[in-house]
Amino acid sequence: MAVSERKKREYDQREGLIIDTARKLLLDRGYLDLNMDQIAEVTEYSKGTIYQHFSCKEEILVAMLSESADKAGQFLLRGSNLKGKPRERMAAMALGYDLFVCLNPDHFKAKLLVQNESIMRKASPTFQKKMDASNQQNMHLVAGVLRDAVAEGHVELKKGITPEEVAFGLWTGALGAYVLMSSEVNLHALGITDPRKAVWENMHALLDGFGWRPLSSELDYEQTRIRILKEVFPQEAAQVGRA
Amino acid sequence: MAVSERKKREYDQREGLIIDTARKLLLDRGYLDLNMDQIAEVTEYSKGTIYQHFSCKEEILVAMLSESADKAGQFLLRGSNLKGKPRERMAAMALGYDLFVCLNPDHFKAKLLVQNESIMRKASPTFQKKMDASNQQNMHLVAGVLRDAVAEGHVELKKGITPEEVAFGLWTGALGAYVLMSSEVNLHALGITDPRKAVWENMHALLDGFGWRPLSSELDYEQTRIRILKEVFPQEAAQVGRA
DNA sequence: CAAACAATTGACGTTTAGTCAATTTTTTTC
DNA sequence: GAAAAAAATTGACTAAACGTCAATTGTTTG
Repeated sequence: MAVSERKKREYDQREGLIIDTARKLLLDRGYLDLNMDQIAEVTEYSKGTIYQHFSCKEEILVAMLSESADKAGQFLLRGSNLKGKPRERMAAMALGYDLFVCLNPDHFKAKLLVQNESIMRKASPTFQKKMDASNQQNMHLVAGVLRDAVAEGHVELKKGITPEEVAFGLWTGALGAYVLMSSEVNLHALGITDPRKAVWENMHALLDGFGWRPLSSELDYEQTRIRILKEVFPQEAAQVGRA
Repeated sequence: MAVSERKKREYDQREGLIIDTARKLLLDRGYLDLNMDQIAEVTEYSKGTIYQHFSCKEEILVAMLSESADKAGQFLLRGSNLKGKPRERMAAMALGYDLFVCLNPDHFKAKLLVQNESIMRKASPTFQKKMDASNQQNMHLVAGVLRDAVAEGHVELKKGITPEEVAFGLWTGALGAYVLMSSEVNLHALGITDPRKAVWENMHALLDGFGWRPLSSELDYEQTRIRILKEVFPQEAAQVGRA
């Protein structure tokens, strides 16, 4: 059945086109002006065909986010493969995520919307499960590096604290920061001139606080940062013009 | 002009009614099912009158958030007035904010939406300025307690790190956590059984990481927590059933 | 009390999500 | 290869909701 295989490919390709178009329109016009007629017009398919792929507007958003969440996972994975101490690998994951966000400005725009339960609930359970699985995978990846550190004796977690809870702390710190950066909050007026740098510093303070060695007083993580960009994300760093 | 004063009072009162109604509908039905006709019906005013107060649906959301943001500021302020060391006062602010979020479940629902630039931009600049001012005030409050700590010699900030950046770290950690808690993410499946506790622990790790004394190894902050609830938020703690 | 002014209303125009009968295209059958 | 069956595509249509504004109701003033 080579024919039906081709059909399937064409179908998937069109789904990608719809998502990409929606992504572009979301960035250009914003959520409130994102509408199905326009998506239909730009993709040059009829509205009915769009609805063949997605049951509602919100489902396109969720699919968009699901796609970019997978991409984000790739950046985390690449970071975790840095040659070095677990804490350096963790730093590489954070830096990778930062690069991902820079390269995919739509990601947080969609995330803010889909985080809203009323929008998320309208999408099909299939997509919801996908998102959950994606979160779980990333959590597992981060907690895994931490477990490596514990195994190698670089850090002892206080009684009652799990690797997942530490991962949660890293997650929430990054999430909150990128939420603020992708929204209309005037960080500059609040005295935050370089939020990316602040996120990096705060992550290291958090890890120092857990006693994860080498502490930032024992290792120059600025050197690590440069090494990460060079060894793991050379192309992406160039793309966003990072030293 | 006693008459016009009364008029003004009635007008303000109605504005409050509209906001409260919208808040209730947002919690009950969610954003997508929140509509102006229903707000008009429930408040028993006509749609035209609602539009006398707010230029669009999104402006009601922003007003809702602005109101609860002020309330949140009160909790922070009360926390900052705890008798004790600066770091304890900081902990009291965090705990106060946590209680506020528990008591105002609509706050983060609205915040997630208003954080979206397309929704925020539709509201009038007046409200946008209000939100900025509110954020600035809170940032100032948090940074102020940190400055006290620096003045009293409890912490030395590394060169190049400002109190605002540390405040930013506390802010983003809390923001990200409450975003996740107020959304559909299944934290339990991710191994986070008590997110509030995790937020508390992570905050202390962050402050430990900055070297803010007394470190959590030097002082039993669980005792501080109990004291804060007793001395600063006795009523609120009882309301949410916190020990 | 009447005229001017202000506040309130809800019917109406417009936009857009989502549906579905009609049409076109593709596949199967003989 | 033609005809019939199945599948895919379309866009006119319905319903819902936003936001407007002319008409109406209520209030103040001279």
